[in-house]
Amino acid sequence: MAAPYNHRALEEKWQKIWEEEKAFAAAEDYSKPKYYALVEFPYPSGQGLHVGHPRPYTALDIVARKRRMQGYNVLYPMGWDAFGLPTENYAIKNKIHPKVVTENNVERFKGQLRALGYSFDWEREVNTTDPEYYHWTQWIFLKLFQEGLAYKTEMPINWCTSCKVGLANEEVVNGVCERCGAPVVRKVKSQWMLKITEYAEKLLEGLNDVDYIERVKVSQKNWIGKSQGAEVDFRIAGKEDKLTVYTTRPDTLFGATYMVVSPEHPILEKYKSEIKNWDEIAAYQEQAARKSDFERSELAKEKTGVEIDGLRAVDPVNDAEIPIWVSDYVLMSYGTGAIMAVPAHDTRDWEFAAKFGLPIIEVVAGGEDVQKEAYTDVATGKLVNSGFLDGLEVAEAKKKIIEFLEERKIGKGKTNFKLRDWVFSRQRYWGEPIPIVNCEKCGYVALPESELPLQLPEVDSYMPTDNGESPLAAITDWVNTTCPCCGGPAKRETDTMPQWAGSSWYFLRYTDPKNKEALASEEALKYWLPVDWYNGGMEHTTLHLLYSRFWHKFLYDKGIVPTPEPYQKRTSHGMILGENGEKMSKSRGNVVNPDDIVMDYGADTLRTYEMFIGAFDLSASWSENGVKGCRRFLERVWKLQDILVDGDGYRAEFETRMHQLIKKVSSDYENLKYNTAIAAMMSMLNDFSKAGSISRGEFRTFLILLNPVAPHITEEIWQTCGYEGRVYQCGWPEYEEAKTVENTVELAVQINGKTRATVTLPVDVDKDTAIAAGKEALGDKLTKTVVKEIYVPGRIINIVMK
RNA sequence: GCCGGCGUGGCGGAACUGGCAGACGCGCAGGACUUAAAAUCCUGUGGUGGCGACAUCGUACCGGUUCGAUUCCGGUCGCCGGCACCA
Repeated sequence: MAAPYNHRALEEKWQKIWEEEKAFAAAEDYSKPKYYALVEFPYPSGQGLHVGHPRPYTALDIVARKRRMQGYNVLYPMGWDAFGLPTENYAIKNKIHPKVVTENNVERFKGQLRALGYSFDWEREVNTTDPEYYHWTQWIFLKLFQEGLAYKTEMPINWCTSCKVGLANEEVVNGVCERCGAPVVRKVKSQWMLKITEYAEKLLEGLNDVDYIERVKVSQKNWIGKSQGAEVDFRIAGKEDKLTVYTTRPDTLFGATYMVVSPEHPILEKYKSEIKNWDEIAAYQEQAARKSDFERSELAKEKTGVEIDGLRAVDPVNDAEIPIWVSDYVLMSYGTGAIMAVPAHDTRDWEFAAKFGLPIIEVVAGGEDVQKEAYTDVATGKLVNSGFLDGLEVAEAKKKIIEFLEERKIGKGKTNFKLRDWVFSRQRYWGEPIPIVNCEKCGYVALPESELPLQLPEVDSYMPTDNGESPLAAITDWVNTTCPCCGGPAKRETDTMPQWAGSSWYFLRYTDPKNKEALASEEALKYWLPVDWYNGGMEHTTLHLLYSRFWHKFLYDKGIVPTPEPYQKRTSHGMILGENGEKMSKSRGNVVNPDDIVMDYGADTLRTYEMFIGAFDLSASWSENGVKGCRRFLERVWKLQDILVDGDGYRAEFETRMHQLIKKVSSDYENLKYNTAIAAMMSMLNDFSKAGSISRGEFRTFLILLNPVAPHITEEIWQTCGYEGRVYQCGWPEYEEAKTVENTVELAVQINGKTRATVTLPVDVDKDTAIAAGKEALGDKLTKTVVKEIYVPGRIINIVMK
């Protein structure tokens, strides 16, 4: 009888051994085939590890361990995305330096991750708050600055009233702060911006060359928001000026019955004196400016607006004079801030026209009455009331009108993106300092590379200020400096970088984490990139993933990284919910602490359970009984030691099953199907239990297959049973395709598609024999005239009767 | 509104390329062991009818294609995710 399964002692034992043996260090031997598996590095929060963390970490740990056994040089690193608001807020509240808070949190996280037995290469650990690390974050920023992709501008930003910090568009969800839920208002501030829009097309196209799960691709596409249309110039009656609009439906130009400009449109200020109802317009402008983004989108249903009295526009194709309105349903930040309104074929224009009694002219026939509803279908319908476009399909009409506009130089084809430039400043302490000084004479000047890293100075208070300045602004002897360019007096930039900065390139640093000369050596980057498999949360699809692709593409264009895309394959895991199916939270009282599970059931059980819980990409509810079931499975594996019999190979009755198992587990591990891999091993275990014996050869393979999921228990059994070496040093088992196929197969015998009997036949039996056997099995159920006989080898026999 | 995905027992979930629906686990019921309980082991477990072999219904709903549909096609309902006065 084997000793009882004591998970605590045994797991600690093996974690220590792996560490001593440096079992999982990635080799710097660049001649071997490599595999780079990456999981999103965590933000080391004060709460410690959540049961959600182990799900992706275990999944890729399985892949990493398997690949190592298959002979790959595997890089599976871990680090800390440690800048960020919660740490700073905690520091403020408890009067502890954020650096110390971070160190403590990292220590705790690391201990928890170690206890789970991950095969991370801890030698390559990175921390975004380490000056040795953010040296290179700042260096990349300088490169962007030098290329004109980082610029400072006065602009209305999303200002979180609670965090007192500017937010990127991506961080505003339904008009409130993504992090704290407080309302977000517009505030004009001078901000550092990154020109991600310059890469919009490349970011979109790059998606064609990578293996991302569909919903990630779709989200990125939606976010980039490419649309194709045209810019068209409308004359302003009696003026030199033109009003340029952007439209995706230039084909409907003949149906434009009015124009709308956004309340912020410069044309208003310019013609102020000629607008007879200026008071009314000004009042509307003020009202629109006061609205927060939230209100502006909440009130989206009801259209408001004012007609400009004194200015009219001229439709360039039919010279019709049409009114110009001001309305906040037109945004200054997209297109040109002005639109031509075609109420017959655009829902928003239709609503507006209906409300204000503006004319609706049909120019695409094929819909219902456009006086009752806008007709927006572009796939069917022919142009009418449109002069030279009459009779054309929408697509043809588009082409033709763009040609027409371009010939007369009154418009051109144009592509637009929804993607906005990235607001890169934060008025906070706990972030990377922006390595720029502002000189009265020279303007914004980059620090020389030799002065990097520009370290965060010590401060007394990390409190953000109400006037929206970073706490750094208060440290005058840090702020006041000399200009690297002219030597004159200058001031340092006091804003810091957003949390997304450090995580935009961390996967590069892992390849060569201690390099002092460069962010990583050329050889290391060339060897390790791209990341072969990157897994992370869906919530990072439009933020982190897009930002890091942008930085990577920029670095690629600068010749710094060798691949145009950073990640070859991207998958996302589902969330782990509480037992009640709701998101885990303290207030709901359904939080499960992974430490408790490791303590009570063991790391191997937690790992097995989280992989068995359900389809990897879907959310799943926690179940304590499910955990117990997995523990029971491991206990039963443990007990196989008691029924071990001699024999290095597979016994005849198990040979096919073993080959099938190797095949299934191997492919399931690579295809996010951990649950079925484990189910297959459970099933196999049941067979051995039933048989009352398992041969040494069978057990050997079984332990190796299970090892990536439950590494501790399998190493322990391996050692106890006297197998040579360690499981992690073994080669991955091979299977023979021919041996995965049974000699005989049980076929369903159907009548008219319904199973009525089964029959066991040799796999390669010919049709006539099979049909004959099938008929015999059916016996007297075969009553009517047979009209058709179907035999699908290995599957079914179907007799069709009438 | 647009774009993606999904809908299978009491529960989590399986099912290759259209070929025996419900693998595996949980739960439940019965049994063994035990003074007893826990743990463990064995048996059963989609619904309905039947002692039974078996019959019949069944993969959200309605319809279609097919010898055969959870799988393909059309429509309806519901859920999840992304985008959203983006012209």
